[in-house]
Amino acid sequence: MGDELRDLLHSPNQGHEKAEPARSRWTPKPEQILILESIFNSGMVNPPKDETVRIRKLLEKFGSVGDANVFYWFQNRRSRSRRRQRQIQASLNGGEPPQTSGGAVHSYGYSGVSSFMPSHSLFLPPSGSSSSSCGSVGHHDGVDGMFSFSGHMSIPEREQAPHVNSILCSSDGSILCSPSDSVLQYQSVAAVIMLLIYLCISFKLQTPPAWKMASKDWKSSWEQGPILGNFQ
Amino acid sequence: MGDELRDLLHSPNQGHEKAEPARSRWTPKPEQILILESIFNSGMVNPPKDETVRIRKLLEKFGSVGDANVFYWFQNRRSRSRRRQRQIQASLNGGEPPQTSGGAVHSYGYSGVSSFMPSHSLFLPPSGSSSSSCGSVGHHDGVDGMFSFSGHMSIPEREQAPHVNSILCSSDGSILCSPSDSVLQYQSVAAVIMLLIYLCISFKLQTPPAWKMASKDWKSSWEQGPILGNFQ
DNA sequence: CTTCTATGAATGAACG
DNA sequence: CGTTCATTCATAGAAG
Repeated sequence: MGDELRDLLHSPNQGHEKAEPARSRWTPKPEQILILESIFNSGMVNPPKDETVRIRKLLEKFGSVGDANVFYWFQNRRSRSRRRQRQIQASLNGGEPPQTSGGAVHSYGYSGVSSFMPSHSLFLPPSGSSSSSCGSVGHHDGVDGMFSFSGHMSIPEREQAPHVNSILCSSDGSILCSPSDSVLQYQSVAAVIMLLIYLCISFKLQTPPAWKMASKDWKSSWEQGPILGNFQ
Repeated sequence: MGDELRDLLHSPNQGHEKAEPARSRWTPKPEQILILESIFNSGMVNPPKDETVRIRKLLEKFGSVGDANVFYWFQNRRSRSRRRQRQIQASLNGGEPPQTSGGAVHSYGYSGVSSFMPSHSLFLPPSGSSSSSCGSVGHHDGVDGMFSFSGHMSIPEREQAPHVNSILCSSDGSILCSPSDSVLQYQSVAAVIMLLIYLCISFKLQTPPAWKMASKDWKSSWEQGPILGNFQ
């Protein structure tokens, strides 16, 4: 039966265009991934329900998505981020350290500090105010040269803070981020871009967010975790 | 009760199974799912300990399982059932209409599955005597009883069997967007942008610490899963 | 086409 | 009970 449904959804309209959903699993668009990634990196690794809804609304500007998708995304992100972290730790530790010695464990502490970003939803206005007009739907093209970056980022993988501050917090660098983390700055780039986008949108500029990006390369290079650990 | 629970959770049971290499976690067999689902749908959503034991014994005819597994199963079942229901209601009432913007949405299973289940219940015999046989799925082995289908009881909520599809039914998916690839190149314009953003942010975000912590109320945020007619 | 891999979705097992 | 973590299943998309 599920097959029937699937068939129904599949067999027809498979000709052209794009608006027609080929029902299967959600496939986040690059822009959406950027947003999600940014939010995650901003410290909100586990958005509460209301935030999730808002995030979804934001994401919907770039393609259909549901709350569940957002929820799952964060769940998986947290989970995989953590797991990887652990693996790295483990391998770093050596071949096999079955030690139970004093090494207290767990608490994969995200000791990082948040960036200058208020670690909370800066994408999402406080309330369902007028800011993000969800009505805007369906224009994915337009500004074609808003940002142009070249090269690609190759971020190893490190569970650390994005450090947007590395650039922003010039003066005294009160926050963390060592100068050698230059690579990490690329992560910030994306976050910042999203911020810009958000601003454009929320300020009603309604600027059709349209950039382009290599959905291929960047993806692989974006493997890192949250920062967080903040708040209390 | 606490003792009972303790006992349940303490159950070892993880014997050997036919060609089953000791999994880390219990993976209910299709037949088992059917049984559980039936019991649940029959109205027994929260079986007391003694019932749990009986259920477990029944299930063991199809594979090793412990009381704890059964206990957890029902607990999760109740929980997820409820959540789903709330979500549906939420999206119907409060929420905003489904954004059908470009296509529908997400998945999160249970779309049109439901399966062949007798929408009713096949029960546990009054006493822990005869068991039953599920004619549908091939299994052998001496089950000396038969499921008794009985139509009655109240179905706790309005939904269908989810688990069954994992094996018996195919899953269903969601819709999603169309392909739109773009190319973005990264470069060092980042600094400029960041600066810009930073300025904007500085003004805009003087927001108070909102999201306090881990989601305390994610309540329900599943998406509407229009099983059908979900085109725009 | 088949195989592999990243990741969306599901769910068993807890935790508070 | 609601929420969260860990593991597993399933599959879209890339690689061969």
